[in-house]
Parts: sequence; structure tokens; C-alpha cells
Amino acid sequence: MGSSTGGRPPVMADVAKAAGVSHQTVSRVLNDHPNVRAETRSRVLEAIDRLGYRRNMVARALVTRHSRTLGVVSFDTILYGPASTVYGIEQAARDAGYFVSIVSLRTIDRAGMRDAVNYLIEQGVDGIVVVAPQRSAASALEDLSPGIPIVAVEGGHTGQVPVVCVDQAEGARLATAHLLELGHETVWHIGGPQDWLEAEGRIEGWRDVLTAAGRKIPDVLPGDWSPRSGYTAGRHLAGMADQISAVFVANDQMALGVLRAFTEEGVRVPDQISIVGFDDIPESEFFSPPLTTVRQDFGAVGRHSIDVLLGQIEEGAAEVLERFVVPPDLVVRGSSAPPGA
Amino acid sequence: MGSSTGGRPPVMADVAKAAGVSHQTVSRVLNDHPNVRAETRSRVLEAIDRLGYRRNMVARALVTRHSRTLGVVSFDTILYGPASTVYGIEQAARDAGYFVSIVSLRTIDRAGMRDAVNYLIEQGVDGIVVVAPQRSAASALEDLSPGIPIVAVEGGHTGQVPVVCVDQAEGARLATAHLLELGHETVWHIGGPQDWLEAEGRIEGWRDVLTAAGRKIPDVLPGDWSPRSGYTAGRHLAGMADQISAVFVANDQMALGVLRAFTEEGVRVPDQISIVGFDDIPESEFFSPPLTTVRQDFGAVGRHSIDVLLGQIEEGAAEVLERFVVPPDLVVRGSSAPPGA
DNA sequence: AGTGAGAATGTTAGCGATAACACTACCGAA
DNA sequence: TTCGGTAGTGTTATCGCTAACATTCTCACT
Repeated sequence: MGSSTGGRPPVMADVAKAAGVSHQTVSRVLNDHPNVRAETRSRVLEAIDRLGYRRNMVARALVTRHSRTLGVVSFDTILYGPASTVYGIEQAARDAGYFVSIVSLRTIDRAGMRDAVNYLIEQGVDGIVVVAPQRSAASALEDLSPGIPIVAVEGGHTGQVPVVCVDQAEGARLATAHLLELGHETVWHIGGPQDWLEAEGRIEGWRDVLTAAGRKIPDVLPGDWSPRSGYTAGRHLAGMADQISAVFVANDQMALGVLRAFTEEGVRVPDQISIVGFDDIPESEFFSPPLTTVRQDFGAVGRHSIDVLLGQIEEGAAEVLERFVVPPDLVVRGSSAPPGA
Repeated sequence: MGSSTGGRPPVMADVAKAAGVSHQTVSRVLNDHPNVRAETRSRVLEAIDRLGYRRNMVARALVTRHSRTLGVVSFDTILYGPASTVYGIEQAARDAGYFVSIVSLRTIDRAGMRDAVNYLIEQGVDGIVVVAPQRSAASALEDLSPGIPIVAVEGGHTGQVPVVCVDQAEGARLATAHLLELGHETVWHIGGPQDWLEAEGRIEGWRDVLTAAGRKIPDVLPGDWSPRSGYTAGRHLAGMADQISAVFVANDQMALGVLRAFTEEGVRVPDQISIVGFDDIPESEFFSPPLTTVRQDFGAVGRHSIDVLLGQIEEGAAEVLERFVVPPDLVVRGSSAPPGA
């Protein structure tokens, strides 16, 4: 390591000298340029190996003006949904030969979003994926003119930025329709936090189906994705269990809280009340009873968002303001059944 | 945007010209150099604002030889533990004025680890945190001479690299001792995957306590962290429920699977069998019954790992081969009780 | 042998910032 | 007045790489 470079990490010029060629030839070998004699190439590779040379991508990025790095702005990366989405993005980016730099916002506000995006641009990323499930985050994107390609995941249709998302309303329709088909008179709903677009979409789909079927539309019970908020809502519903036969809960964690509350209150699921969740977290299959839920394909979301972003970066596609929608799936398990079963 | 710079994003020289100073003075303003007249500073800031100038950190990193970016190598970032750890690292790094670049390994092997570390070094990161909970990952670090500061999280004590981790054995001791104190004759254990150091540590602590108390040590039942593997083990245990009164499960997800299996088989928890988990995932409190478990402070792990890393980077601390251990906490809930309660 | 095309290699000029040093202006002390 | 110190600013070199152009070498073909 560093032999004959005076302790300092070797640079391209050191390799060039060691191999008896010019630094440009070393660069050509590294970049798979065709016009290099096989013998020269192997001599260079041998020198690289011998010196333990590593290319300085910072210098490279300075002159090529791209870094093959994508920025990701995220929020609440411990929740199953965002974590899975970020993971999907990271894998898709890597498959495409890009790496990712991540900024996790602690709070969603215009200033935080602007700082995060600016930071990533200063770092020289080639494009940015914003995982912006809140309305405020999505709108913070609007008055940002980043000057580089950007794509929003799970964000609203702002008209400024292409969006990739799961069809939340469709998932809610599947869940609600499933319960109506089982014979339930109507379906109650425990919603997610106000500001979240996903929560909105799920309310919308649920309401659509009830409206179309001409059923009574109960008030939405408030929740914040946490099991505790589901528990609280569940206690409330248990108190009026005789008027309720089916609940669509906006995510699986809250559904767990509801199950817990029902268990405590002696409300039997699905005999007295059916429950359907959303997300299909790995735990759902092992709830008691196993949870009927709506699965989101986060891997597909990640792949699509990278596709859209690279489309802008590499083809310089002229502002393709698209909206990619990934369909959800209903997974039927033991928590839903015909009423009074 | 880009006014008078010909469509191209403005560089420092453009700002200098606009403000009627040299580019060096602009640099001084940006770096809070003291010897700049207040009037000059505000003129420069005004020009920066007017042109929409953003500093090019790539060029800056080239000459300063540091990027204020840390690399993180991780694995299985959807699991609650790794996700929380990575989140903790990211927040701690940001508080210290650093940003993070993340590589999520799909599989743990020597080559993958080497590539990830090499990539991050090429990108010019100032240091690397490796979240390496497997034995194979930890050992892959050994024959790596990265030439830059590095710290392992949840990794083994390789002797090459400082390590920050939660005291797994202690957590297991707390769990096992808790069950013995309740009066159980002995405690069964469902373990994590073979290769994981955390799984090993938990087995060690569990065995320690049983040995010290002179109790029979049952065979470890195999698991892989997934609820399903817990379910499988749970079915097995349910078949011999009359010989068993307490089970320590290596993580909460598997404990959920065990609960499910017991529910199906009519084994009552905690009346017939007590269960203790590990991790304290947000769901545990709402299992039926709520799960007694061991809480890990992932935020503290993240903060400590950044402290250790920055210690090496900024003080150039001469290879402080330390081992920081974060203590776990026992959280007692409804799944554990005296035998035959 | 002479020629020209193309392959293989070398030389020079940046990329956009900071470091190091040079210079000017101004101050108070000798 | 003259000098030295320092605050404020400018000039030049440099980080390690690639782009663009220049040069040499090979070889087929006239």
C-alpha cells in the first residue's frame, strides 16, 4: 500500500509511472475505452493492483459533471412503508449503476425540505427521489426549482414533478368492496393522520364504494398510524359493537391496536366484527386472527421511481410529467367473514 | 436563475464578478472567514442570492480532501433493528454536521462487503459505519485495510475495528432471570439465525443464567427472526406444552409467531406458558397478551457510533480500539407471569 | 516505396473550489 | 515622519481526473 508514493495514497499519475504509460492511458483502461492494446491494459491493471490504487470519484465527478449518485429525501424511515420504499429505491438504483445518498427529515416543513434538496444538489447528485407522503411535503416541492431531475414517491399530483405511487384509493376500494360482498351493511373506517395523502386516498376509495352501493357512510375515526391510536379507536368501537359489523383500518399497525382493544372488550373477530387492514406488514399473517389486508408492492414503487428519474437524467426527457400508479392487492385472511358468522 | 451566466449554473467566479470582488473573497464569505469587511460580505451575499448561486461541494471536497459525508454499509434495512440503527446513525451524523451515503447489501459476503467499502472510499467519504450483525460480515471487515476511519455496529470484537453494540447477553440475562424469578423451573429458547452475533449473544446470556441457577438447559429451537419461524417453533413447543412453562424468544416478531401457534393450539399465555421477546418493536405492546420484552436503545447506538467515528476523523485518534456497550432494558408486560397462574 | 486511415498513445487545458502567498491600506508607536 | 503589524483583498498554484486535440505507429493498398 502506497509503496513508492511516499505514504500518500496513489493517484493516477503514480499508476501511470509504474506502468510506464501516460495517466491518460490509465484513465482509458479504467473507463473501458476500446483503443488500448491488450498488453498495455494488463500492464496498467497490474500496476493498479500492485499500488492498491483507487480512483478518486470526487475528481472524476468534478470534470464529468455527474456523480452517478442519486439523492433520497425521506421521512419516518422506521415505519414499514417508507423503509420498504427506500430499500426498493436503493436496490433499483444500484442495479442501474447508481448509488444513493439519504437525508431523513425529522419534521416535514418547507424549510427542511428545501435544505435537504439544496444539500443534495450541492453534493452533486444527478437526481433526487423525494419520498413525500404528506401533503405539506408534496407542496413544499412545488416552489422549489431545483434545476435537476426530481421524482416524488407517494406524493400528490402537484403538476410540477412526476409522481410514482401505489393506488391508495383502489386498495381502499378492494378492502371495502370485499367487506360489502361478504354481506356487511356498511363499513366503518379508522383513518391515518390528516396530512398524509395516503390516508386521504384510502378514505376516498372507502367512501366511493359505500356511496356507489348506497350505504350509510359513518364518520371517520382519527388515527396516526400507531398501534396505540388504533387501540383507542378500537375501544371506542367496542363500546358500540352492536351497531357495527365491519371496520376498514388504514394500516396494519392500527389494526393490531383494534384487535387488542376488541380482545380486551370480548368482541370476537371476525364473528362479531370483521377487520381489514392495509400494508401487509410481515406480522399481519400472524395476528390473532390473521389479518385480511391490502398489499402494496414497495419494490415496484422503488423500481418505477428510479426508472422515471433515470429517464429524465439519461435521456434528458423533456419534463415528462407522468404519474405511475402501482396497483395494490387484497390479501384475504381470517379477520374478515360474513356478518354474524 | 442563471441570469448573465449564459444559462449555465453560476459558479464562484460569476458571483465574484457580480459583487465586484475576487472569487477568493466569495470563498471567504462562504467559509465565515473573519477578515472580511461587513459591507463586502453583504454585497457578496446579495450577489449569491441574486444569482441563485450554490456552492459546488464536489470541487470543494477535491481540494480540502474531505467531504463531510459518512458512509453506511447496512443489511436488511427493513427489519426494525437495522432500520432503527441506520436512522439513529443518520440523525446523529446530521447533528454533527455530516451527511450519509448508504449502501444496503443484499447478501452478506466478503466480496459484497469489500465492494461496498471500496465504493464508499472512492466516493470520498470521511469515515464508514458498518452495520454488520453477522459473523461473516464482521470477519469480512478484518482483511480490509480501508485506510480511513471505520466503526462496526453490532459487530463482533474483531480486534481490528472499534465496535458499538447493545449488550445482547445482558438483555438475555435480564429476560431469563425475570422468568426464573417468577418461579419457572427452566426457560426454553427460540434462537435467531446461526450467523448472527446478536443471536449468539442472546443464547449466551440465556445459558449463563440457567447454568448459574443450576437449571436444566433445553436445546435451542432454530429461528430466522421471521414470524413464520416463530410460528413453526411454537407449534413444536405446543405439542409438549405440559413440560414447558417459559420461553425466551430471540426477537419480538418470532414471539408473535409463537403466540399465534399457541393460540391455535389452545395454549394460554401466560397462564400455561410465559413468553419474553427481544427488541420491543412498537407492535409488542399490543400483542395479545402484550409482550414482555427487552428494549434496545438504537438511538444511543447510532449516536455512539458517530461519536467514535468522528473521534477518529477529527482528532485523528490513534486507533482507539474501543468497544462501546449500550445496556438494554427489560419491559415487563402481560406475557410473563408465575407458572400455573 | 508512398500514402492515408485508423489504432494506440501522449500532451495540454480545464472542471470549481481552497491554500498559500502577495499586496495594499491603515493604524498606533517609536 | 517612519516603521511594523494587521485587516482586507487579490493572484497564482493545485487537488486528481477527463476531454479535446496532437502525435506516433501500423498496416493495407495503390
